[in-house]
Amino acid sequence: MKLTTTYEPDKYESKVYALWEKHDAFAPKHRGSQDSYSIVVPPPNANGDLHLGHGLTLALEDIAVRYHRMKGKASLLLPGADHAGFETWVVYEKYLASLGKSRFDYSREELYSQIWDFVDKNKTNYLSQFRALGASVDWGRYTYTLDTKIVNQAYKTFEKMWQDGLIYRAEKLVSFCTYHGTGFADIEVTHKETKGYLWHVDYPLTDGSGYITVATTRPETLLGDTAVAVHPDDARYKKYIGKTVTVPVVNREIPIITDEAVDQAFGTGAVKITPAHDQNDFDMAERHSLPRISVIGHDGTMIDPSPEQYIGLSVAVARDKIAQELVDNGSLRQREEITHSVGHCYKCDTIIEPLLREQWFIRVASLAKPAIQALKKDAITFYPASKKKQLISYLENLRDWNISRQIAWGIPIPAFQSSEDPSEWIFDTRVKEESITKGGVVYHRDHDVFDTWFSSSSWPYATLDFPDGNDFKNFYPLSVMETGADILYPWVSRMIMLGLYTTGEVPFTSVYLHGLIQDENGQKMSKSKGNVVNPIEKVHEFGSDAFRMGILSGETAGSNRPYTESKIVGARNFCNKLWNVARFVQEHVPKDTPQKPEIVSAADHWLLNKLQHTTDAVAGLIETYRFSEAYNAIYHFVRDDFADWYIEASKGSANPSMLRFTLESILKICHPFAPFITEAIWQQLGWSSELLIVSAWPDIPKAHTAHAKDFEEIKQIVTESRQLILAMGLKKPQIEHTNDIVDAHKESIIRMAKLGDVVHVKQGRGLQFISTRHPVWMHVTDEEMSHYKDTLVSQRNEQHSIQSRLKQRLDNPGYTKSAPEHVITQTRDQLKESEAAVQLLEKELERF
RNA sequence: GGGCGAUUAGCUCAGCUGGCUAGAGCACCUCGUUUACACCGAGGGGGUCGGGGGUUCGAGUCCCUCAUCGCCCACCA
Repeated sequence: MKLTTTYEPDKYESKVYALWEKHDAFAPKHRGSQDSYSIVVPPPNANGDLHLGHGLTLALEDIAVRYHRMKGKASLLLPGADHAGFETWVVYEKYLASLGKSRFDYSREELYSQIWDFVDKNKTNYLSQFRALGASVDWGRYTYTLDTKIVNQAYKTFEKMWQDGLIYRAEKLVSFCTYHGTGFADIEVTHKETKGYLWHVDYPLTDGSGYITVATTRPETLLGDTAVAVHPDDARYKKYIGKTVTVPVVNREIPIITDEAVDQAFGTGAVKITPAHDQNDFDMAERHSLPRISVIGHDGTMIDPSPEQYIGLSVAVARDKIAQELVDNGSLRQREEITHSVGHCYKCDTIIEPLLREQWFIRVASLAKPAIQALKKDAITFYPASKKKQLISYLENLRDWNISRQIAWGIPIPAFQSSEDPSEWIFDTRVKEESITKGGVVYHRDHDVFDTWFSSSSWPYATLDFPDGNDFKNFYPLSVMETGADILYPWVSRMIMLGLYTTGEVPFTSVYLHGLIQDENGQKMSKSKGNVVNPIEKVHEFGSDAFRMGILSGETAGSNRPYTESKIVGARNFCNKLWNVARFVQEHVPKDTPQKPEIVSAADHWLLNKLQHTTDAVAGLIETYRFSEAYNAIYHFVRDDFADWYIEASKGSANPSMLRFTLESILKICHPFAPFITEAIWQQLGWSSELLIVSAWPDIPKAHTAHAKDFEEIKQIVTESRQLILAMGLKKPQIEHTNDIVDAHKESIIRMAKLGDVVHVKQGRGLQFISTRHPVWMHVTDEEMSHYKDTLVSQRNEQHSIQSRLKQRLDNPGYTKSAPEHVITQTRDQLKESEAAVQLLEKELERF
């Protein structure tokens, strides 16, 4: 079948994907190599649409997997989707609000099953989006984060930790969003610079000998104060140590204590201590065995031990009212404006309240230790390398991980509390039951669910059926974990810790982190800014292949980068170039053309040389995850070497076997990047019965470098001819030469340079070329040449300066003594070339 | 406060272990409708590689320092 003039992606993409699926081409199979290669896709939110970041992720992962598949390895790209606990919960709450309902209208069980259905309906979007992006994922292994095997793995991990004493339940401060009604891990809190006031409040000494002034940004929390702290060395307050003060408003007597943590320079140097509502105060209270008094509730209003008139008021209102009361009773000394950083909910921007809550915590230090060791031993290669160091220092400073979440959407925590002794908890997986009986005692289930990251941190091995599955044996540890740099801490760090804890091995041997894709102005994309680019729209507009290559072009591991549509346009144009190259080749390759290339001309040698170089470079670059550079190498080979030179040179006399072999090789090395168009061309050509996707990575026969160099000379002659023609405004001029190799390429040179003729002579006339070793002349009149004098002069001057630089270098004894031989040789050659050029130029100039 | 990274052509970025007469894409200028392709081809202009200092025969590349920008972590009573 004959190819059309332009490539129309939507005519081929879905058919090609269906063809792959029909042949089960995505399933990992050994094809010549005993090795395997494995990636699990970081599961996107099952409820949402894919964004540009997913598009980039899938492109990069798919390129790596397609390449290794062609290298003959059993290669797996495992797809999945995330229930995305809190994320989906937020979406669903909004949906409920649109119906005029709220989470308080339903039980947790009802909510769970509603959300299950809600997600199920939207899940199909993302399946088709994976296909549109060309991801060669093995659909048979598709895993959802709420699949039984994933849930069971979370239970097993929890149980093992429980038995190993790594899980504990404690009343600690939890970062709590009072709007969403759930706690977070420290890492999920967004800190923002916020304007506020620093209030200076007098706390009278109980013995009546005066007062001590404390500074606070949160006067309302004084209702829960249990001490005032000063630095032990602070001379101003030495005399007060051991005394007590009375808390204004509530008139509670509290001690004045000393602690190194107090900063003498900040505020008044005296701090009120509210252990139930501030992490530092909590820590200090631990050290000094101070009581904790909670005065703020989970809904963000003041609660019981607060004086009656405050109960039920929001924190903000209570703050104003306390401030007024302090003014009224004369204890407010001053109020200064300050900017300080305040934790906010990353979804709803509500100020995070540190609240006392009994929750499940993981002792992280003992998990972090082996992870740190593994990282220090380089068990995992990081792209970019700098992330390793960052991760180590993060792991060295971890606080215990709060894994309880007070939302309905997630995996229920398999823990039950004794109805007889509230301090007694047991592990049990009968989470569908509200309460269970064991040994005659009734136990009630914890209503909380796991932090999503807890279960998703088992993703690398849980998806592979740890511990007994074949997949686990064949594909673990994963070859690479490719994901966003923003989830290095919340996800990658925990996968490493849990992987080592559960399997005894690192979960992956490399980590590739891509940066954020910003909008074209370098701003973060967000729905509220309205600057979000939908990858699927771009796929429809430019084609999936163009999207993949455009989105990865210019990509460097770890760094953020603006979205550049012109790169997708460029990639679309490149696809069209591929298409038309194939059209040309198809026309010039008869049916009986041998598959093996017959290497005849200098151009053949030259092209094979380039092809081999490119193929090796692309392989090496993909193996080291330098995708953008690999794409560049292909791009320039196809456009510059093959299309602009070899095909142009072929127009006189084509070598069908070379055209065929080169096109096939190009389709292969392009395939990981542009899977649809390459497979579409491959199928249209019909030269092979196998699919391109499972064909072998090309093996390029050796060419002779000397012959290849001959073609370089031809290129020089053509290029210089074009330059002279343009510079002097010539029409179909004639060139003269003395060389047989030039004769052999006569027709090509005439066509490519648009010459009148190429004549073999004994001694040429006109202007001699300077860029080629062969004597070649442009046959021009002195009149025509006179327009060119200025150029000749500037060329000569330039050569002079090059020469003096090279001479200086060679005259330097330090250089000739220390520089490696090949560098010196190179310099000598450059000097010789330059000298020859100057000689020619001087000769030409003599005529004027 | 600690850490990491960036600063190279108008724009977006390559340049890995020092050898560069500093590259690419886009944009720009000139020329060209040659039947694979105008989603094209040919030719060209444009950079003292953020400033300063150092190491070296040689520095965009290594070291120090300053400046600007970005990100992350901690603290901010």
